[in-house]
Amino acid sequence: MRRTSLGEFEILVLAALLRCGDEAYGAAIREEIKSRAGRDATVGAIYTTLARMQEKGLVTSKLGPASAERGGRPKRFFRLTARGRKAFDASVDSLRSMLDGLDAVPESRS
Amino acid sequence: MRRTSLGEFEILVLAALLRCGDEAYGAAIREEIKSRAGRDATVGAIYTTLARMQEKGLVTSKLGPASAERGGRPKRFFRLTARGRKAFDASVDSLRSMLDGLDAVPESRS
DNA sequence: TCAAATAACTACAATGTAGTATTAATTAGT
DNA sequence: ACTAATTAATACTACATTGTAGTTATTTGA
Repeated sequence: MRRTSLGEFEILVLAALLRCGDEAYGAAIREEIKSRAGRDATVGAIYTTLARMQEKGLVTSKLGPASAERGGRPKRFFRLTARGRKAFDASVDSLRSMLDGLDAVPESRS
Repeated sequence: MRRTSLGEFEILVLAALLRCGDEAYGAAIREEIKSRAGRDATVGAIYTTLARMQEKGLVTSKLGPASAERGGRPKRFFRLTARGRKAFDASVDSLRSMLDGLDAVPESRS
């Protein structure tokens, strides 16, 4: 069966992916999540999520050029597929319409 | 360890709770999620999530008055606790800042 | 060959979901 | 009025998916 909605962390990772553009590899994504969402995810969590989303066809990846600057495995860059972007938009939309207007409510009622 | 962030469905349920106000019981929450987010969750999913959030102290509940209109068990009404509201706000905030501006991007960049 | 950067793998915990069972009330038949 | 049928709703159980940490492996420059 086709899973329809993304988990919260998946949404975060996908958003970070979009934000990072061409520089979307593990560490960059991690930093983006840290600085934007204030959430300190481990790299492991990110790679695992990315791998699963790749299996589902939501993202693709390719290895970057061999040599970076100073040691290290080549980076693997990720991008959303069309399906990934669609799924992302759909999830975000339903979250948005659910959330819409709610932060304007301090402690009314009761 | 204190779990910090809510799952996506938890966020949806909490938002529905806020929207329903005094009428926040199983079926109403379900409908709210359906009509707002367009997502057809089962009641089971909702109760389970609610029960877990209650264990974590994010919501409380109390049974409603015995007689409704036509048969049936008394409704159980749910509300967010202060902690629940805080957790909700925090999760929504980090989602918002992550998502901010992203839907404005149609298919720029390559 | 050592240290650094990064990716891949493994295992486990938490969350998401469906499906079934139970309970409490109302209605209706006798 | 008693009891069975019906209905609205909650509670429970089991399983699938997602979230996370931790460990290991690979690549490369010094």
